[in-house]
Amino acid sequence: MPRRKNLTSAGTRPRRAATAAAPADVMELNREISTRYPTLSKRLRQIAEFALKHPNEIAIESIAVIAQHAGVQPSALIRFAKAFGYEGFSDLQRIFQQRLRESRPSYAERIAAMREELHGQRDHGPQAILTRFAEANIAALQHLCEETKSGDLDRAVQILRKAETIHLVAQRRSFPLAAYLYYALSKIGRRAHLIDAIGGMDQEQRSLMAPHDALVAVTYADYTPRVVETVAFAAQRKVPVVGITDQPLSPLTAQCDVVFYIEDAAVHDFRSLGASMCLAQALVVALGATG
Amino acid sequence: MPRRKNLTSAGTRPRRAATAAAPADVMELNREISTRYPTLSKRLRQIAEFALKHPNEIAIESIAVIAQHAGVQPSALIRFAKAFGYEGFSDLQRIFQQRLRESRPSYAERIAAMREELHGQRDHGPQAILTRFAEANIAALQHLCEETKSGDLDRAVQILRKAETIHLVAQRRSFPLAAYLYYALSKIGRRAHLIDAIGGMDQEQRSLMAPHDALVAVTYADYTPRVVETVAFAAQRKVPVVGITDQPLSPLTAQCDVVFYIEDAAVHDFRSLGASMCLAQALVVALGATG
DNA sequence: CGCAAAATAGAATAAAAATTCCTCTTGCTT
DNA sequence: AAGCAAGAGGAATTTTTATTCTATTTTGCG
Repeated sequence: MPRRKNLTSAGTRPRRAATAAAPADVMELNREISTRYPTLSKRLRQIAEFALKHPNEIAIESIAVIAQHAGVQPSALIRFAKAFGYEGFSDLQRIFQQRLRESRPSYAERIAAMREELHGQRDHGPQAILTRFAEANIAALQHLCEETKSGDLDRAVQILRKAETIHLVAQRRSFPLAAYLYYALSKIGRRAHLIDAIGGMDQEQRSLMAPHDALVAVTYADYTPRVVETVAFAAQRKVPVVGITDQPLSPLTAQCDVVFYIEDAAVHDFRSLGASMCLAQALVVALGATG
Repeated sequence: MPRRKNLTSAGTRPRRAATAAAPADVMELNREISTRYPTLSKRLRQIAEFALKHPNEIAIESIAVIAQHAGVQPSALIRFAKAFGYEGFSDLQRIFQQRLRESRPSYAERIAAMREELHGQRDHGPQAILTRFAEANIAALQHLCEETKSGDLDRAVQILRKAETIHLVAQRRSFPLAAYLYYALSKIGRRAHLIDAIGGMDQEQRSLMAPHDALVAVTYADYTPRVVETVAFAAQRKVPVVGITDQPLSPLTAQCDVVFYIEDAAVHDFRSLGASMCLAQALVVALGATG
């Protein structure tokens, strides 16, 4: 993307157009396009339509590819950009890229912003804390919906459906999830077995797993060894494993048949289990509905 | 983005790496990254982490900007790409762009589809169920914020702050909440005692409560007798009680010093614990922040 | 119908990008 | 501790890309 003046383009948006102020975001540009559409020339209209219809294309592809796709010349795209007050096509392209970047603030950034908010303001009252947590949980739930692949859900449900007994393992912070799953699975009439390590008997409990069963394992950083061991044990015994963890670098990734990555809300080093709970619930209900 | 051999890159994905098959999408790449993470060199790990954390950045920015942002040399990014079987960085970058192109094209469209699914109610697939639960949970969280009185929160925190030991009781569906509270309270250094009725010893467990302690009790319809009894026992012993339940007609109302009414998300007769969890978390963090 | 002004296409150009390659460092083995 | 190999850094190189410029076509108007 030549003609870019500043390398650290990330947050900056310095220049203005020669004649008029160029639209600063895609929404603004779209408005401008519709307003001026009747006055545009034939080729420019063609480009305008394409821009409205394929904003991602504009953001991602190079000018040559876009031109070919839209059936115009590269120079026409530049004329288009200049007609709307931009310095060149790259300048226009930047606002489309911005849109993509903002649309998925990668969650971690969203939470970071929230964390700053939390620290920034002096209000540490319980009410404020509750609100912050609720917001973080909502963000986490939205993220869950966006990121969870339908195929993974299907495969997980299928594994659970085939299982004679569903073993559950989770420790410490994640333990409530296993407890919930145990309750919910029992309620829909599935045989569940909670590996709770009571009396230090997790070795004995995990030895009950058989290949026609399944294991649901949950662990978040910093990955309770006992849970990881249980997963390894299951994998070795050819027991299908559905994993729930926080990120791809988790030790679960390699050894599970299906893995869900959940970025639960975290504030003050306290992770919530809202999104995890939601996923667990969805799995159980989907299992109950189909199986 | 030089070194791109075919202009019509849009839908095509022709080449494979020289040695091994390169991951064809980001999920696959993430998997590969986690598998090989331990064997990667220091700088390559640094890049791997950055890639997992900022996928948008990789898709949109140029190699120079990404390198600067990740604190590495441009050539390191290329080494990274080649290490995972790509021809060069551009080759790797394409799969990140693909992800953006596929995921984002219709955020509004997707929500609309979701709503239709929801109302059409013909779709009982796992994905639809997950979405439904997520939406229900979000609604519940919003409701929680709106309905929870600031004064109640303050009083509850105050009760917990004064308590020498915080006893916790919840059974069956609500048990995960007690388990979570136990973990969280322990983490902030408060002495917690989980009345889990293990071995049928709840009588003995509850007899440990003293007036300078506090009890947090959770129970929803249909109000597990064991929990209600424990609350009654505490009230009789002048132990302060914080109750979490579902509605004012609950047996907890009369005997608690503070009661929270939570309308958790419910679909298909399955109540979620998202809102309850959120409240629990807020209470603990507020306690940790002030006390 | 023809002239002028604007718009377009396509080659030429200059900028910037990705990649290569060589040198230096770092970590590990013997 | 010294040598060796893999890794990292950075300048040089090459490819690609955006842009500019001009010849050509189209369009609008007298």
